[in-house]
Amino acid sequence: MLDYILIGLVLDKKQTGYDIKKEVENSIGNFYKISYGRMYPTLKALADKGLLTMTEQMEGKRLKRYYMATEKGREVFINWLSAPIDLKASGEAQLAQIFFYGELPKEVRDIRLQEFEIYIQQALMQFEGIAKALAAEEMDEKSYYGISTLYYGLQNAHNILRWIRFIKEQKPLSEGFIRPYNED
Amino acid sequence: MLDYILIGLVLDKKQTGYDIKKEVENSIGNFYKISYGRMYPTLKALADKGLLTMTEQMEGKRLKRYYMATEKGREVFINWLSAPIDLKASGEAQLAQIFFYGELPKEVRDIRLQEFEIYIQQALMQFEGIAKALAAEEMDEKSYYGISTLYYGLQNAHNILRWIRFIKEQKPLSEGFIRPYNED
DNA sequence: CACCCCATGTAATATGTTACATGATTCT
DNA sequence: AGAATCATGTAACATATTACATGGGGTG
Repeated sequence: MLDYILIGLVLDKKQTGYDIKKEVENSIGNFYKISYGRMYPTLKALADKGLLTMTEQMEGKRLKRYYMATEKGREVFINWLSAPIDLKASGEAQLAQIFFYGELPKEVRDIRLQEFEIYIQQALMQFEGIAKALAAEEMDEKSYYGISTLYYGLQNAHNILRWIRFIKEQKPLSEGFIRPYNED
Repeated sequence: MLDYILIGLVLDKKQTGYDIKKEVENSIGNFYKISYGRMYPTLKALADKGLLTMTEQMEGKRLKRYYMATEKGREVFINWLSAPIDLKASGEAQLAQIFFYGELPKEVRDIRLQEFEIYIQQALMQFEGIAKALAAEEMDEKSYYGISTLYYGLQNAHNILRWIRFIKEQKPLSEGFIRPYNED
């Protein structure tokens, strides 16, 4: 997965490892973390495989290595991105994929988002079934917190479903989502 | 982390690896996955360290190994659970910890949940700042999805904040959370 | 001139998945 | 009788973190 994310971040602009890490931190970083220890070797490996180009440049006395996707790299990336979202992956990995959906042709994107919506709907119904069953039972203090995480999951599924329906239509994000802090 | 989760699941009852995996799947499994490949060796290692007891039992022709926490194991577990929630960890890891909060004395629990609430509040405000800044800019189709994940993060922070405030008070879960499917 | 950010990376460690291997028991 | 589930685990692979190591450049 890191491979694809790295390629995705240098599709149209060459960047150094350091640049990439910075970009990750204030964009996809909310649900995908990157460490130098893995990023640098991976960038090198991707260049060796011919998926990225690497150009070295001295700036002052400082060596910078710029990476950018090759045609082959772009192909591999789009191939990965076009595949159905891995429904068994963590929610964070799924979001990391959707992060790049702007690169996908609308036809493919619509299909994938539709599939994903259906999957979330099913997950939500399962949560609701479990929650209803649990609501009937009595609960001691010890099990309260364990069960509360299930309710979090239920709410979260609602949340994702609302979100996915929203972005399927490409509705203006600032209208549907931003809410003043006071409300909560 | 797996160490602690395994101990936490055999605090009061002896269970086999298979039992544990089952229990994980329909409780904490929503945000913490477990695989046999790591669970069995880890259980053995924990028994070697004296944190779990292991008792073998033949049931018919089938050998079962039951694991249960020792006093030392319980101590190590509670120690871990009492520590502040790792604010740099993934949301899933954080939830996995709160899952066990019923085992914590109320005083410690209240402090940890309070710390966590403040942290989420801050994260939420950051999200809102970024979202407001972005709302002003114009956006092309390519960047729409990347930015949409940020709005998901914003909504999610709202969601967690509501949840954490709710469970801090130990309000009845079925009242605050369950909603009929149709609403969405 | 001290401190923080820029910039590259390696080595040791850790964590975890997937496929494979084996066999018993229960359900249909 | 065959399939699903119970039950244990190993080996190969994959993924990722943390600490360490090095040094340039800009700001207070």
